[in-house]
Amino acid sequence: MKQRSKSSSGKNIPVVSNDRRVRVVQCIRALPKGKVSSYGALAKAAGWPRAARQVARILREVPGLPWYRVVGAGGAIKCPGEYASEQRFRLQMEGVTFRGARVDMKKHEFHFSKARRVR
DNA sequence: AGGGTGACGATCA
DNA sequence: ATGATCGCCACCC
Repeated sequence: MKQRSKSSSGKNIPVVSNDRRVRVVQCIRALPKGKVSSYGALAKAAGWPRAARQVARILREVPGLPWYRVVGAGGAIKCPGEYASEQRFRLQMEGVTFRGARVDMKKHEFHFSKARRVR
């Protein structure tokens, strides 16, 4: 369900719709096992550039998402405290390798296709 | 309306 | 590599 923007007069700014959120969620769910993406790249792929922080928020509040497959730019783990180790563990369980403290993006970064995945 | 807050990101010392 | 700063943006008082 999309939230209707207030069309009071002819011209109205498109209020922050849930469409963006939905797309972000879909992108997150599209991440294959063993692959990861960064908050920023994900936001961009979802057609919502510069929304890295919003992606993080969504990751926190929407249950059931493979949240651990989303890392910071360059493969850095950005989760606070205990979640950090859990994330690393889960990723390693999927075969994701690390280079020091960060994910080896060279091998595991997922590249979203520009084409619209209709499904 | 206004200010504080991030599971961010890029840049610079 | 590490920490400080600044730009961004939706939320929550």
